[in-house]
Amino acid sequence: MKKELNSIYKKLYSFFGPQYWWPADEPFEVMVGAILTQNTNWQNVERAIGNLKKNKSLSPGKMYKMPEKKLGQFIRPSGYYNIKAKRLKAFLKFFTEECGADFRRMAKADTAILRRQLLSVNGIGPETADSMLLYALNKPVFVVDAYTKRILSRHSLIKEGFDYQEVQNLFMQNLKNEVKLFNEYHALLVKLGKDICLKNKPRCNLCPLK
DNA sequence: CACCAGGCAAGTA
DNA sequence: TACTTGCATGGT
Repeated sequence: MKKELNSIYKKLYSFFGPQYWWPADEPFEVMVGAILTQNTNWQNVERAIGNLKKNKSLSPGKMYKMPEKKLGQFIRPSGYYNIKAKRLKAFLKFFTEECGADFRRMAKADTAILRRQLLSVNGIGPETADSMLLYALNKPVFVVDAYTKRILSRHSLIKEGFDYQEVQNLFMQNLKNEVKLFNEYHALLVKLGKDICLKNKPRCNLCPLK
């Protein structure tokens, strides 16, 4: 498995090149984006974040104090805006009250403990937590998403039905635990999923993994 | 018109 | 534990 996973990475990297993730100006924006992108096209997330920026509201202080209703209107284009406003509020409460609204202080915590704390926030599941850890805080944690599972299962490296932890363990036990590698690898899998390995098209003739 | 998008929580059996 | 459903906008 070690060989397969490293080989896939090499093929993806040479085919697509570096992806320069996460597309954001600062760690706080990454964390907000991680919640907004749940089951949602990134283009719509950009609109939502654009609204917050345009109104100078993309800051922990502003978003912590802002009424949930108003926050919901700003992030409307990202979809599920009522539930996402609630989730952002829950995260802002944690970030403000437990981390002093300071990502540097947040990053000092032990990764495993911080991950459990994030998972205990309503609206933050494994992918959202790991995206924050890897892309905002530079922790060596592998992010698994729907594309990752689909691609691995299409190539018979896992069975369908593997859960998040099983897939994450597969990567973390067989790859060098390195931020740069995990960053590019996940981004490349998303790129492959978006461009080629489409949901209702099991055949992907252009697949660079073959 | 149908289907999809960088999930998660809550409800049910 | 293992399924099912609601959440919602905007693009193809």
